[in-house]
Amino acid sequence: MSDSARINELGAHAGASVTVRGWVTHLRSSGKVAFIVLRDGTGILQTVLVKNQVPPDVWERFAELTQETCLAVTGEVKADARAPGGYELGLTNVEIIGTSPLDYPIQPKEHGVDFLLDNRHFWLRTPRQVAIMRIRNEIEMAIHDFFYQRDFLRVDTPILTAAIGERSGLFSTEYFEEGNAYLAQTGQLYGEAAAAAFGKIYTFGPTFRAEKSKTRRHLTEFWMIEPEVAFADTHDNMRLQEDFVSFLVQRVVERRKDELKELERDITKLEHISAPFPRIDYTDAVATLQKKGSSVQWGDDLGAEDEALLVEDYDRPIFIMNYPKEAKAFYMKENPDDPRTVLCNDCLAPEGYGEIIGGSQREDDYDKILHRIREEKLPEDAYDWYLALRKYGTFPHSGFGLGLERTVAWICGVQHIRECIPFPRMMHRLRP
RNA sequence: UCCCGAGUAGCUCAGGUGGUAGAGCAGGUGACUGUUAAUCACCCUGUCGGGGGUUCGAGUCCCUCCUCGGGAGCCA
Repeated sequence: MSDSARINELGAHAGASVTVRGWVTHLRSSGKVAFIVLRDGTGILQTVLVKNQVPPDVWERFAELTQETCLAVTGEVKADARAPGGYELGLTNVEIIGTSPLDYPIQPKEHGVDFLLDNRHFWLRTPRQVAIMRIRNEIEMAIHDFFYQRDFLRVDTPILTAAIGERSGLFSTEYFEEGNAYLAQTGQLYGEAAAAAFGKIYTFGPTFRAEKSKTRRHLTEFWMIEPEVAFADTHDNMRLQEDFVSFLVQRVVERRKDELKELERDITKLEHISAPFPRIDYTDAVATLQKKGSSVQWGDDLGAEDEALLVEDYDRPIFIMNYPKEAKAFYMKENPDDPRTVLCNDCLAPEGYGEIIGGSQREDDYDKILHRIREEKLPEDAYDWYLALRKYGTFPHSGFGLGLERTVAWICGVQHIRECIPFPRMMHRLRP
């Protein structure tokens, strides 16, 4: 009787007979020796079938195999330098669990992006995608660890909301007698309410933006992590951000070396990511950009090109802080040192990955935030409960939102965030 | 929404100046006792994105629509 094992555990079974279940990725034969390469989500295993060492019916089963046939194979685990992973299986039995027709779409070769996205349900089986998803999972677990260690409470905020949040596009759906409900673009406003109840909180959930964006940095559905901290000012906020981002990067570098190697990520660019991150005031950034030949004027929001010009001088993420209030959301606190600006910051990742965090100290003055809501012509009645937070025991507080897929893309060094979520939702893609 | 680029075999692509479509991979058959996206021989594969136009003749030139990619804006 053989024990069963997953491929990455086989080293512990050297010399023993083991059963492995997985799917065929490659088949090779040279007459009387055949190789079946399997994957099981933990690794790749080469198995060897020798004609005169197995019963005829087992040998003949090789001819029935196709790519992605699901198998249970049994054999002796042997260390062999010629096998990927260092171990191979000398087969004594091959059992077919599920057959696979010849027209399986993903081949061991280059494919185009559109084709791969149409076949995302199969694309996920490939080694590169497995590596990305394991790193995504590592980052998700590290996020929870980081906040748990700091005694933050995780708060789950609603996905169906009344019109509230950011200015950009909303997805709507009918909601009984209440008119339209909108898919949440942010959990922040609920996070602020929770910060007054629990002190330090974070949200971790999906958010939705009906923006007609077609770039490598945008999804219509993405996951966002939004801490909110009572009694934290904008400087506390940035310190939390740089500690947080550094923690995530170092966790992946420590625990996911194999996956980073699979992705051919240059680890030296990650190893030195640590606090503090450079802080650049918006006003200074504009001056720097003008010196570099940009046409930005004070008051403009910074474009993608401007951001790239600023990041290129640094080997770690940078903060751009205190933007003009016209360029930013209504809930950001006015800067007492320069009332044209607000106490906010973006965090830009290096190597061209751009904005991964937007954060701010929140406006805690009732009259000022009401004034801003009216200035922006936002639906005042939808914000009644949010305004009430400033009426009953208002408190200084700050928070930020980190885009999970953008962070995964940067740490993995992949070009497009569509590879950083299992089933991406984009402007023209709703399936699979 | 705007600006570029692309759409040819199941997949990845090549097809100067218009003359009736081709390569690799995949697939099929066979050979091979250590292969690594195995190798070798032979075989199969097409609504050239849709529609319209110019022409004796259009994958190729013109118009139009659709789809995809990249970027901008917006943002995380």
